[in-house]
Amino acid sequence: MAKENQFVEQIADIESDFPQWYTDVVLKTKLVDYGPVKGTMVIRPYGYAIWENIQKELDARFKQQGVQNAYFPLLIPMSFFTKEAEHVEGFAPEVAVVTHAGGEELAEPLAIRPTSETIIGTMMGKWVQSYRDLPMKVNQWCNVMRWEKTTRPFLRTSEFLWQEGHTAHSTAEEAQTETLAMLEIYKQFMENCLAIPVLTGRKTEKEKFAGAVATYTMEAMMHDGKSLQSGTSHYMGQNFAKAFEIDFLGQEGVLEHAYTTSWGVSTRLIGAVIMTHGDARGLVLPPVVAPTQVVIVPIAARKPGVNEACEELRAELAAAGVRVVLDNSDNSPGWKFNEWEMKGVPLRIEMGPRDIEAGKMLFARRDTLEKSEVSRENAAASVQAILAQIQGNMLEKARAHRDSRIVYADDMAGILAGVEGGNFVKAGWCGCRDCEDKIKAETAATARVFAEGESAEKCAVCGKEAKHVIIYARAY
RNA sequence: UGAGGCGUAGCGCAGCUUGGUAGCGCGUUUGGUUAGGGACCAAAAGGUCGUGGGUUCAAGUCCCGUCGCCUCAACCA
Repeated sequence: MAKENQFVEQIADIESDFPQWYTDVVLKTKLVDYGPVKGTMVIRPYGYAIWENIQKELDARFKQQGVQNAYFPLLIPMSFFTKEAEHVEGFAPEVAVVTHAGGEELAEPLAIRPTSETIIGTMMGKWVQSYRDLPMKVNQWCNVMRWEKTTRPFLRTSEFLWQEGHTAHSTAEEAQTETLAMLEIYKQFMENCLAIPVLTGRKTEKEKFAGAVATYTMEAMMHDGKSLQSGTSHYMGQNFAKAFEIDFLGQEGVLEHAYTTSWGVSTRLIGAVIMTHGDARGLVLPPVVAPTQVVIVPIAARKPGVNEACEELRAELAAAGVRVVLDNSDNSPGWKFNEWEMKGVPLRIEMGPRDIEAGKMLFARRDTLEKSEVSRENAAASVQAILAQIQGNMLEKARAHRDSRIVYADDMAGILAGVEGGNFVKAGWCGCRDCEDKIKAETAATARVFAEGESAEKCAVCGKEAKHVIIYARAY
């Protein structure tokens, strides 16, 4: 009990004070630190390593889809933004602008990119001439800046890292197919790599990207039942092609506007991992993206043979491709257990004189906190098997948590009660903007995504005939 | 941007009401004993009290400004 109390002092209670728990965990596990400028974050090595693993997994999938990486400039002439009316309206309030350089005021102010549709559209306009140039698919890994009012590490920062893919196609059908294909790639990545189940589908007009014809989203449920928009894929139709003159000569010799898409996920995904899987002890990281998959804690390390046996095990696992650390520090074993659990390492192996004598090792799983004795032989195979089990179990657990918190409502009171209880609420919607606004005003919940293929009799707000079913939730 | 809270040692905090020698716990350093769930003993180091100005013989404490962080609300990946 005394031990538990000591632990509780370190991070806030996850059930009663989730926001503070989040802040405590990201700082104490050294994922992140605050930058000196408001809303900026320093992504520390432990956090950046997660991002690198995310990048590695996604980048391979993009390339399979025929997307090539490129890099476009950070600075974009302000005039570019005014070319697409909805786009500038949506982004103008949060753009940071460079007005001075070289000791002089610039003739034209330069926007620090909040997103790159305008510059990439401009360049594609230059590069695309013929239907033979299409489809054109580029992606960039970069930073963007959006001057948000309130910020939180990973979830919402002034500057963040992301990838933005941009494609141009000769037909609407092909561009729409691409939009949905990327959404599906994201979904598979979320579930298989981050162990986060997501609901995918279209956003309402009110919630869609500024300048898009249609926005598709992945919504994930966090520990407290709130939703996190984890990634989006937009179908732009010809909106940006018209604004930036992405025109091509078709097979029939007629000049046409291309159809474009864009899609992105950001360092917010790290926040999603933290808030989906975390527990009272801190982080729980999915093995696929965990910077350290296995930590070996020696017991009675000064007894002869212990350190040697642990180092031998470490080398054996490392050689098999496992990301493994041997904690040789002077801290007591109990201290190490708690520390590495807070840091979310999926598997801990304890090895002491007793185990060495018996030819065994002790596995302690982070996801279930269960311990088991395992034969020292074929250690790498045992470790890989249990890591795969942990990965699968984490997804199942997150899915069960989410599914237990999806409820139905047929009126405003039901929606309010549902979201206050930390649920996703499915309800009918007539399709009008007024009803959508009312729900937001009265319940602080927003329409997260259309529930495809479901039907309801009446709109939960006005009682008229329902045209759609919407998933409402409070969101980060 | 609206409401509330907070800035004092690396971290967590007390001290402010009623101005008068800068404190506590954890951590750190050194030496020793330990080790299967945050070990123990002994000694030591560590501070422009966020920052600028004002009041005063005297400011961590009172007054004004300013910067930053956290929470809630409105905007977004």
